[in-house]
Amino acid sequence: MKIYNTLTKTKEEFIPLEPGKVKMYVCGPTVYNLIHIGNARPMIVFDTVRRYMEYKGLEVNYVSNFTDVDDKIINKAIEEGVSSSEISERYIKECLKDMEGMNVKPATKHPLATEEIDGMLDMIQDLIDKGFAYDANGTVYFRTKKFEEYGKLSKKNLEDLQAGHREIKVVGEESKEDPMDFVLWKPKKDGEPSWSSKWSDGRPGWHIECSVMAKKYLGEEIDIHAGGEDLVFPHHENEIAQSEACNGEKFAKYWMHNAFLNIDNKKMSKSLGNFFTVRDISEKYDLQVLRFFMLSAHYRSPLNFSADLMESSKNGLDRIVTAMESLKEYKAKNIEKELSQEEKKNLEALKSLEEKFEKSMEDDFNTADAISAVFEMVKLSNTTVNDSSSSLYVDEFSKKLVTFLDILGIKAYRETEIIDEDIEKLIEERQEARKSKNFSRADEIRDTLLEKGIVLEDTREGVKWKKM
RNA sequence: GGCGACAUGGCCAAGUGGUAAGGCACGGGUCUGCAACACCCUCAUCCCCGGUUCAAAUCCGGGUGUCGCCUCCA
Repeated sequence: MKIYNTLTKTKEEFIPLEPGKVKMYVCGPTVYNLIHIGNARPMIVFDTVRRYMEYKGLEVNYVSNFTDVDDKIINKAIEEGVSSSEISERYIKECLKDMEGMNVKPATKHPLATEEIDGMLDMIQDLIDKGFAYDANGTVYFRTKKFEEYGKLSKKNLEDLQAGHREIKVVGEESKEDPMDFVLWKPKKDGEPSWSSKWSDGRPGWHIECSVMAKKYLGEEIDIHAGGEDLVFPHHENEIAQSEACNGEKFAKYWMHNAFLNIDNKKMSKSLGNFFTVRDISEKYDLQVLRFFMLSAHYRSPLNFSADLMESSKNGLDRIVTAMESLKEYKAKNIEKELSQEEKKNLEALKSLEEKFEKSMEDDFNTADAISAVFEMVKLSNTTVNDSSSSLYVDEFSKKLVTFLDILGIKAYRETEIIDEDIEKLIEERQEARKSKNFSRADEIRDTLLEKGIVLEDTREGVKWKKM
């Protein structure tokens, strides 16, 4: 299994620190609003990484935090006149709901920043003791220059950063020893949530959270640390500085970063008005479609989002699900007999598609390629499985497809919904009408059902229906 | 100003030295009362210029273009 490591900028063979086990930390969202589709990309991508590893028999300890103390949360709370915790609790709940829709497995542990303050105080103190941090009137800063390897992840050096055009110094931070130093602890302002510490009543900086939570739930050295590419600098760079300075050990062995999701080739932003929440999408599509769409490109390539592309993904996914549904029907026929010569030959072909799937996933989780293998399996199934196929043959296809779709986190069946009696009656009436060649009545009924979002298909096995 | 990524058919997207996967859409056909579904067929020489090589979309150099990071951000 190969993973592209941002740290070395190469694909490396994945070797877990402890054989058979994976310690993985994925930076989670700040919960100040419904998550947007950009947040959804790392969730889907790294959930797929986890699923594949589990399929390969690895035990994955998957930790993903919720940042529940932050300026944005505080602002939102002020705006609504409620407490910060009310905001964060609300959006954590909503986020979990969206994750379920996208079929993202809950992490082994979802730590909350506000519940880990003690650990942060300890780490900050430790950094001060070791000379990597200093207290300046209640604000504690990390002494960036002291950590010699600073910049090793983002391939930046302090000179370049300071020589840059941008003004790094921010008003009110004159007490810093160096403009590149970053905050570990800051004093509270009026009305902000705070915790007492020996430096000031205040709250932690953003970066320290992840260092602490990763350490507590996974250990000082972890296998994989993942997140969006925008987190490389400064967030992950700072995490490395904190953790390695404090622990004296290498922090994460592999750093994985997903590329951004764009809207019409532009970065999604509220000001451009091209901002979609996962909830928005769920109103129009099953979130499985969103998941399928996200996996249709490699996670390290920028992905463009548009209504047309969602339609296209919906159609593609539909084809897969339709094939699964018909396999289910053939399976029900349960024809007990030996595999025919031809079936054996086709199963060989299936086997090589299985290999193609795995080979793609082994190569830095190339889901786009893996999906192409799934489509080829679908084609093979559609063209060779029929009424007289042996159940052994049908089972093999169905088992394999379910397995691979599960790795991708795609549910391989259509939600069966209870059809109400009126509709059933209409379908029967239409069948009668067709029999007596009263096609205009038949079409009328079909149109009526279509208006209700029900599509009819006349197959040799009888009438099938599905929701749009 | 510094650092970096990308450029493949109408759209999306794999492929990174051996002669272009897959999906969607379009068109033609089989099936069907019609439609839908399913199936079959058709559809590209890989941004431009130069170089290396028996051989390049794939490596090197130079252009052009798009995007990202350097600031809260998935």
